[in-house]
Amino acid sequence: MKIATWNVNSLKVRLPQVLDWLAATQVDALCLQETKTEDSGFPFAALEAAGYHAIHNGQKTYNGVAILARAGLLDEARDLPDFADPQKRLIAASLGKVRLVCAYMPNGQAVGADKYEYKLQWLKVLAAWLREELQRYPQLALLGDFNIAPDDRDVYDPVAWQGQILCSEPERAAYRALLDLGLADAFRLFEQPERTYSWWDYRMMGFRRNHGLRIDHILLSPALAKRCHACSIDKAPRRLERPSDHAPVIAELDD
DNA sequence: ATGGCTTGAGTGTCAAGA
Repeated sequence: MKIATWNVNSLKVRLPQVLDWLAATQVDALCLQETKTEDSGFPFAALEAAGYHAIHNGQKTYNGVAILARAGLLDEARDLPDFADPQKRLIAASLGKVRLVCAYMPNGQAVGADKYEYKLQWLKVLAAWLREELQRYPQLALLGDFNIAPDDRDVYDPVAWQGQILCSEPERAAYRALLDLGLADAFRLFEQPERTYSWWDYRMMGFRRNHGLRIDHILLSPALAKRCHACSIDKAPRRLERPSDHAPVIAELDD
């Protein structure tokens, strides 16, 4: 079973790339972030024709998350409970016994900004909610754009980024709080090439210079981590014309 | 130099991303 996550930075623009990628990789489930559309603009028909069911929690212009899967998605949930928030950043559903949680975590803008406080609050509420979800769904995967580079090796220039947004200690502590729930970073379960990232700035030839950050992650509960035999970041879509600034992350689980 | 691209909104130019 292959599960994946990809921040597409507008599904309207990236749909052809998503369809090509699904055909090439044949993943069983793909979590999308930044669809940037309401449900009325979501390409359900094109995805069905490609063999994928979809659920979507969308909004106009910003955010928007979806889960695509080859089999039916059951027990759908949207948004964080007990957290009044108009921003559409979370959707979850079950694929068989595997619980998929797709999240687009806030960017935070800058350390100390209002959006930064919102980010930390969002992460705190997420962790509290996940604690309960893990009881209910022992085989749980949290996939998405975390907007956090967990470690200096996930940053192309750790000195320049030290203490900055996406790398600050409170953000990294919030990430570690997710690990403290028992979740494991699928990517770090395996030996990986150095300087592997999942996002590169559009500006200043970020991708060509590999000026990137690893901020997109797949976290697995103990029961799923045991089943995981590979995890990688697929840089191929980032090389295409008009790419998303993020690359997809894939984890492979024993059936 | 807080820039540099890209997107969506909407038709001039700005917010937001990371």
